[in-house]
Amino acid sequence: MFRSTQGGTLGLEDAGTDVRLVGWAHRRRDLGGLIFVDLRDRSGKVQLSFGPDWTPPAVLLAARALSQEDVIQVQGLVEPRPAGNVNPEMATGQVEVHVVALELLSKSQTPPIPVAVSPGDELPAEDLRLRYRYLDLRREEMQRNLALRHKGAQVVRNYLSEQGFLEIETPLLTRRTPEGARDFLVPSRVHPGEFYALPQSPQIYKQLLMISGYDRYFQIARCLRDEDLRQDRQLEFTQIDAEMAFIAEEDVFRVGEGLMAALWKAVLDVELTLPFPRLTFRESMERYGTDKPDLRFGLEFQDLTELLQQADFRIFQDTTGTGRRIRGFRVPGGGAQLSRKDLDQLTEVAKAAGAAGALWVRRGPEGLAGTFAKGLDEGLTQRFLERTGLEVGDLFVAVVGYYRLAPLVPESQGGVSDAARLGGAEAALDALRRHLGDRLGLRPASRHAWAWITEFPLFDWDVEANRLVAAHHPFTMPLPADVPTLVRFTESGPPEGAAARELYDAGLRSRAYDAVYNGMEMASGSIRIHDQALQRHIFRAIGMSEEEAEQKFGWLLEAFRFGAPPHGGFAFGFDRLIMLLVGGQSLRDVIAFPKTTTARALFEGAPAPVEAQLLRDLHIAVAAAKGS
RNA sequence: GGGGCGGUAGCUCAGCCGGUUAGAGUGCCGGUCUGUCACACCGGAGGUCGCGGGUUCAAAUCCCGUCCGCCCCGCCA
Repeated sequence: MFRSTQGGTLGLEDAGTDVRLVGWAHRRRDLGGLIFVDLRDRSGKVQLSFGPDWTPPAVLLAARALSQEDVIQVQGLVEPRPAGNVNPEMATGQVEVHVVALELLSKSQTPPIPVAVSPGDELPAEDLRLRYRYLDLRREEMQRNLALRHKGAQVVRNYLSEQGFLEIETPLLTRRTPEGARDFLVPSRVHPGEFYALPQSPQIYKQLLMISGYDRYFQIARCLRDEDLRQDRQLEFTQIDAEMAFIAEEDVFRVGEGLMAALWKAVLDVELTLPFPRLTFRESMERYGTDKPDLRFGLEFQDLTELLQQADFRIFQDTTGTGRRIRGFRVPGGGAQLSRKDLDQLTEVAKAAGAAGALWVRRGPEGLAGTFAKGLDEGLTQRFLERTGLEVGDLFVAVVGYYRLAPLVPESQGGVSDAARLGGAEAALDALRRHLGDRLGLRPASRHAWAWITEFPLFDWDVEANRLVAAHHPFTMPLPADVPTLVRFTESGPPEGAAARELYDAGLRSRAYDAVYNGMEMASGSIRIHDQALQRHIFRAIGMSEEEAEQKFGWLLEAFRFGAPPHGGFAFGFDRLIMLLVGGQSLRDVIAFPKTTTARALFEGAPAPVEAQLLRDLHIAVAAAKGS
């Protein structure tokens, strides 16, 4: 037996027991006569105490020669620390182990990056942390993160299992799905010139499982997308993927929010309020200017176009007949709390988000002051105050521009191009809202504002290709109320040119939804189409011929002909959830072996060139390799 | 594909409007020390200033290129 117990678990109740421990020498404090060594294992740290009264001379010598990260085995007596020498900072600080025997199991060179870092110390550069990942992962913070990740996975498995879900694995080597992200390809040796693709998600398989009658499926699934990386994006990431049959949105939401509540309870001991609020996409865009609103605070938007067009203020007047809108929000107390410098900064924030600027007024004891205050006469000021509820000390911030869901004004009648209109002024107003939320301390980490955003648009308009595309994916069920419109446009084949555009402008809604937490998208999903006739209309709408649909999705479409149940599901970003739960900033801190922002693995050195013979076996010729 | 920031001792950083021998903290090595816990104190070693080229009497410092890392835009149904 290497050890009788784990050092990090020791406490006063173990005093007097003889223990054998193994672990890493964390820090050594050599006082001459006495030597203290902190022994670290996964359970934590405990102080080893070497002294001439209880430690044999040879062992004292050996202890003196220990250096950091040596792997050792010790035997000794757990003793309460002498009065005045208790360390309250340490979980095991009441006790220490009086060592009588020491064995060096494995000597360590001086580590290139420190494992024993103190709070407040700068961590080594990230490339070094990744290059020596096995050392970085020894740090208590990383061990805590990965342990918490494990716990999260356990909660997910337990909760969904209790809800009747079966965990079923799906292939990693699969067929490329057109559309969506770039695929990772794997060449087939057996079939020259043909390729597998690594899955972007188990989407197709989970639908097949529904057709197969596994009416509640889940998987903690690895997903792979060959896109550029970000702080919150890795090439391979993990989703909690689930799908249910014979359900509607509310069933999916109940499972999803129940799962999150279980996670938050188990990990943070926080009781989430259920059910999560539901907000349609339209409501969310109108009230918060985004499809992922931070609902920890208000500052909801108001549309004041018609009112403010009457002001003697050029920017407002010029919106008449253009389709540009004047929207903004009241910031309670913002006028009193924000300095002139803060207010000037608002324009920078708006410009960074693509707007021409930000306009504001604040209400002081003597009335309104600010960028458009002079344009409001007495009567208009009165109506403005009534509409906005602006009180003394409050601020009102506005952005003028094209809002995505505003009534359309065609280009021929003074409106603007799609490029400008689809850009949306709500992005700027949203940026201002979040900026002011930060500035006024309205976004505390201790608040947990979840919501489901529903009725996402069924179609997007591809400005470059000038055509209609599926917003979520082409298997997303339209909202029943909008199906007649869809059918009308697609009865006699794909809508061409202007008709396609008209179909987009009709603003069809889908049964797709997202789960949003504190302004971050955490999950998305949809109710899928199980009716073949309806599916045909969707393909037509996005200009996909029956042959093309057959060629791209034939294997799935065929399955739908043999009795497909109504179904739908969700996928939560597992890495992101864990990142939030540990309070981290980077996905790399909750993934054991992540890639860098240039998609490299620094420890093992991937990607890397391979031998020419391997390429020949795979029927691959490299067109231009770097450095060759 | 584009933009920004960074790369100096094992690690974290200072030095950078050109000019003596490139510094600090920490780690490492040696020494003193019986209650430390980021032990303390004394001494010491440690540098391809990412790499390549250029300007200059002189380059860590200025210019060009390149590699690597981080952040952002594009991209990510």
